[in-house]
Amino acid sequence: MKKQLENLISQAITKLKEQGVFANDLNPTVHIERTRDVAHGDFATNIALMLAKPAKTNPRQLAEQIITTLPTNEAILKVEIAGAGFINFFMNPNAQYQIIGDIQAEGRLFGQSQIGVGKKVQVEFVSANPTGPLHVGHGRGAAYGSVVGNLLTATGFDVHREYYVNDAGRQMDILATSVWLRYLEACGETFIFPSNAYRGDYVRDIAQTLVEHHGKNFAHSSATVFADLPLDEPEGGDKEIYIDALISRAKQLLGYDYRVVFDVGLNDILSDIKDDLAEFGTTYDQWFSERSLMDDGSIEKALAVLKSNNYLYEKDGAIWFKSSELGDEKDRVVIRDNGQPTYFASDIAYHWNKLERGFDVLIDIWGADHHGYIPRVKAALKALGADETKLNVLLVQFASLWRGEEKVSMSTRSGEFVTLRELRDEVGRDAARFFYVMRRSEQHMDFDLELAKSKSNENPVFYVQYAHARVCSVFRQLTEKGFTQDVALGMANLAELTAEHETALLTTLARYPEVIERAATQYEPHLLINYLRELATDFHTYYNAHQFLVESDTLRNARLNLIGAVRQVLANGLNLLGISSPVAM
RNA sequence: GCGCUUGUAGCUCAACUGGAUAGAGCACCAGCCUUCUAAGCUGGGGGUCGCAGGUUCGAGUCCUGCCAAGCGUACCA
Repeated sequence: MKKQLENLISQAITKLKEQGVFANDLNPTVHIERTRDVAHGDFATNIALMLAKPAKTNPRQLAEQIITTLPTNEAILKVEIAGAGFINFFMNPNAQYQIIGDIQAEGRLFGQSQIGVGKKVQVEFVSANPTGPLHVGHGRGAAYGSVVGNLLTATGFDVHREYYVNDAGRQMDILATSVWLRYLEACGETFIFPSNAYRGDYVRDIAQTLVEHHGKNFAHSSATVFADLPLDEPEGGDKEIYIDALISRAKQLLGYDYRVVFDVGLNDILSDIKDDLAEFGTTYDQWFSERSLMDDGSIEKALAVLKSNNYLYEKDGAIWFKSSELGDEKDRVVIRDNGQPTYFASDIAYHWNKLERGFDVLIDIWGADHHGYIPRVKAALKALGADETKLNVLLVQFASLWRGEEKVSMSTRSGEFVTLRELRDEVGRDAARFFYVMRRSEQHMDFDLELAKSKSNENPVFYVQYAHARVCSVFRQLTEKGFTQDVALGMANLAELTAEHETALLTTLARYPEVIERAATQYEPHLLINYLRELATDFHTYYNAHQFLVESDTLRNARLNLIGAVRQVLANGLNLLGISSPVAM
């Protein structure tokens, strides 16, 4: 409907151009809006206000000209000029009933569109280091990413969801060493656990499975392990230097077995993450291994291209990338003076790999603390000769976690964190997902755990689900009370739906496809949440104002068709959010 | 210091990307269950859209400068 009106206005403008009212080179974008106030009709456009100046006339006079030139359309009841020069459209009520037929015909597909057909989109999200279970901070990215993926799928895009597994690098070495030290404790050794190692209980669990499968094969005396090491931080040393020394010691003492310990830790945690996300309703098409980029030479290849494009140089024994020439604030190291590639080097190779796979759009969903990283990744793609504009980085804020009045410090290393799994156990998957996606992603979020847990019944997700359950209940009551349903009879008598609440519902239902399109193209799932809350409000209001199961066969069936459509749209929307649509509550 | 993000009701957040009288939910006050689920509905109070300029028919939205908060500013990931 919106698009039809845009077309009509465009036609009118073309005619006015022919009549010489506008210059021919004027190509305004016609913008049709739904009105906020019913007194302003159903739709409005500000086109006359926009064009008054270039046409050298006043807006109201121009609006008049546009209206008289407008092609006739039976869906339009009347057109008015209002305010400074708005053109308001009042639609024919009969045209509004059409939406119920559309919803019935399209069912679960209602609201989907084809705007993305033929475009391959890759969405990479969460990608947390497999050094521990996911915590509540990762939950927002998981919920947001999966809903963005669902929305893009619904609008016709070919969506590929991916998790980048950081299965290489220093953090994983710290984990492997932590596991090994807990393993040594389980073997009876005693020592002070390093301050910078991973202290969570899950590390002990992994060490225990190591004992069960490998006995004391990897055991060494603590005297050997800790011989001639620098001091840890509590003793006045540097915790980073200390842990690095321990990592070297582990590799030296374990030899080839180090890889075994490493992989047991990695696989244990990764499979836990996979289960956790699957239970959260977040699935992936691919788990992409960082280590594979090292093994297959992708990093060397990427660096070789950067070098041949003259973007690398050597300084202080390290290899640097001239990112400052391409919009970054300073140059970045890609190969450390110890010969090891940096995390950034594998990320260059990874993003290049993504583009080589032929995606038209790359969406990276990152925690906002990584924002400083954007310019250097884009610089790298540019330097590789790739199209860096295909990369869209969406930042998800996670400001602060509160437990009542107290701020909770979140650190995977210290083991003091609330896991995503704990959150799901407390508030449930539906409420957790709804809560995470409720706000704009860039918005800082105060996540009060006490509130989310203790007041879960006040969570707005129940309000929306309740509307769905109520419709289902009405249909159950239908047969219990001896009424019959006749869909065709209802369709033939939709004109009986003249109450204010009913026309309001029809308008809201008609907005659904617009909301999906907008939420998808803007990557703003919260728009869908807001919409569903409005639809639920319209329904609850209607429910309280009118009886659906009335004696009149025509009116009853018309109303049943209307609320059936409401149920369908609620279910479709909740489904995109990965939230269930209960038939009873 | 510099960069990114944010600042809207007591609290948590919206506002169709520059439109008409800035809206919801909590919280507070007053009402509604012999009728389809009261996890609901109706009504009420509550605002200098951080501050000051600017752009124009029109600004919460755009530009500039301040103020405040979070994050970043590694040969960590």
